[in-house]
Amino acid sequence: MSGRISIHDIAKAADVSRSTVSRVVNHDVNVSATTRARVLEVIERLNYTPNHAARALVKRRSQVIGVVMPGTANVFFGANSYFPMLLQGIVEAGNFHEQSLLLCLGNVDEPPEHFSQRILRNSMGDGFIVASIENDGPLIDHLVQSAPNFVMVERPQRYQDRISSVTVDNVHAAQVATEHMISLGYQRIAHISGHMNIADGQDRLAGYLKALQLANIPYNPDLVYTGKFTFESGFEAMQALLPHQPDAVFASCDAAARGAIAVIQQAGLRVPEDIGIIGFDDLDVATKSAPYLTTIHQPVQQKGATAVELLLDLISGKKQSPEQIVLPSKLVIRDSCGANIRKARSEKEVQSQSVFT
Amino acid sequence: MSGRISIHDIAKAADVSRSTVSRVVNHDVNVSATTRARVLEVIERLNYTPNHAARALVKRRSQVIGVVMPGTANVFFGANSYFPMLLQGIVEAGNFHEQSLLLCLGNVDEPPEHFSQRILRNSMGDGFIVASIENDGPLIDHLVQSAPNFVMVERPQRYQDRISSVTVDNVHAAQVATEHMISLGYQRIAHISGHMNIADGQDRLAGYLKALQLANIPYNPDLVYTGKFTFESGFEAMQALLPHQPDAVFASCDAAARGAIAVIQQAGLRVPEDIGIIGFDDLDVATKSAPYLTTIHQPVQQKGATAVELLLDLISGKKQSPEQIVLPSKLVIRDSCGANIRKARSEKEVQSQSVFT
DNA sequence: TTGCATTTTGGGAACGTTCTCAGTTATACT
DNA sequence: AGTATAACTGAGAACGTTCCCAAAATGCAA
Repeated sequence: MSGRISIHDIAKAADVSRSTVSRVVNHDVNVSATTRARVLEVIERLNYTPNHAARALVKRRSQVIGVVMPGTANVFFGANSYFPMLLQGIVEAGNFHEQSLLLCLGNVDEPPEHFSQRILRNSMGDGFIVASIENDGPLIDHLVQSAPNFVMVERPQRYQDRISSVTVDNVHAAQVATEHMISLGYQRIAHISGHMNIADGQDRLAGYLKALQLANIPYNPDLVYTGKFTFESGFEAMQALLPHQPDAVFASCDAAARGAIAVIQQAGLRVPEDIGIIGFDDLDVATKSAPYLTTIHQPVQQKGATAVELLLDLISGKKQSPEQIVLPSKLVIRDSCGANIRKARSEKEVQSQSVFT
Repeated sequence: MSGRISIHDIAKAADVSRSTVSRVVNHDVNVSATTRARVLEVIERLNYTPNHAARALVKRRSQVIGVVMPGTANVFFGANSYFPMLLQGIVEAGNFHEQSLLLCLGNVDEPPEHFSQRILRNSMGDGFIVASIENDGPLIDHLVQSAPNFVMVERPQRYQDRISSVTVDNVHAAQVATEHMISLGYQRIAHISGHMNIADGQDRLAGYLKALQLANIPYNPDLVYTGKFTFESGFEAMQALLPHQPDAVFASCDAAARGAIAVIQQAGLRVPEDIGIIGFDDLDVATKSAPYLTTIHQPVQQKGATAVELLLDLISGKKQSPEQIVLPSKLVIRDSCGANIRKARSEKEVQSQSVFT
């Protein structure tokens, strides 16, 4: 692409100066209608597109943002539709703002150190969106240290207020989920957690614990299984939890909830009659098979889009300092929690608090 | 990124010329060991990274390749793990060759015309990998017309030999799959096809038909259902096919095969005892649940990697004209076809022919 | 030491834009 | 008609590299 034909050729063919062609291309108002038409005609005829590198060089802005996912494509996109949805949010906002997206994924077995070096050495791009990260990895240190513009789509655990982020209030949402189960009369509520080195996982566990504490329900370690945000992990978790006879399960994502349901049903038990289930995310999997999942809806696509907007504001200097944006989530009551059969409690949506800092 | 510090600053600080710094950065041999060390030290100390735009401008090469997926992220990555694996192949090869990947995805409800305009107007990038495409869409016309370097990871239906591509021999592979079922004694072999406007879908149907013809089995339209390469589509398809009492099904992808199996089992029938199943792809889903799928293995990741290599050869001019590469596939016999219970036929892998043009 | 070949270094131009500023032409008002 | 103002246009420098070519330094043999 970038045919060999340049702004000079257009200028010559249209009998104007480079400056005028540049003005036309950049929609500058100060060019007469006739000239504009002539230039436009030549551009069309010669099929001219501006050279991106030259433009980026002089403007010191590449209109490219990097989307960093420290891991492989199959891991990020294979497990559930969280990352595809997040990416789609980023894509749409990126397209809207005429930004190109540089996809930064890892090789199989690439050491984290090597990955983050590689990302940072790549000088193209005006900033990064970091789409998930193990908080003890080196990437975050390198990012903070070399200080490019970047936004995390997850709560950073360190450097808190020095890092821009877009998240949902996981702690509160998990608390709402757990309290919902408590209010339905469940006594032995288990939790299938996510990764413990990812903030989302930690925070959802914290919310679960907080709800128990407020309800004076003693914490039972046997009812908490550390999982991985996948169907398989939910499956394994439920196999381990079943002997401890939970009467309800709060899963840290919908995929894990489905895994748990598979085990429960294979054991000849019913959801929600024998065991109530509540998930997290409200992605397609929540309503793709029966029973439909009661879950926490989080605005995944909007998270991606908001991250792009924030990053662009940071890049343009419209925002000078890091900002943490927390988007609202909400409880969506469907079939898997047993609300309809346990109580005559009608559908109710509880808005999670929204904090813009 | 791309801190404000440039090659000039390095040159001054190391008391050499720009040229020398450039030589060091680009690993030119003609620089003395002492000078090199001094320059390297300064580069390290000032944390210099070369400006990508400037380099791209003078070298007329951006080291960026676009990965074009005309559709949304959730569609491409949500249905099955084909595209994640393909992408991973592209990523690994891209990383190896120090290429950055520009992800070109569509907006929701974006008209194809608009999408292809958008892709082509983006002058950055030295070439494209087109990862799937409805062959009657405008993108392919626009690509052929404006003639950037590009490689399709699918057989183009038009402009055949003018387009570079990396594919597997779908017709032959589908024929092998169908013949395998025939050889096991199945009489009423159904086919759940993929999209009919995608070459992979067409070709697999063609292979199925060819096998029937060679075996003198009359074609029964009731046994062919036009599907969509998804679990849900396989599910729907099998619901429609079941009344016509097939004794075997060749599904155009593993996900669809799983969908079909779900219907069969819900109907109280067994796989492979009552209905034999053979899939296509051999992705993770083939062996993630029982029965393990007999399927055609295609080297998805390698397809992506090969496409990158081919594209790079095209960009560098090492290859002057379009090239069509066909990678080998092979039949992998597991449990779902019933080979083990129907005949004492031992495991056998049939290599599909490999054609390098 | 000189001369010659070789290694190492530096300077200028070029890549294709944008941007500032000055200059030119058109328009409007007296 | 003359002038002040506005609208439009063009020239030159700059962005940060690479690359070619010439110049300087070094090594080696005589």
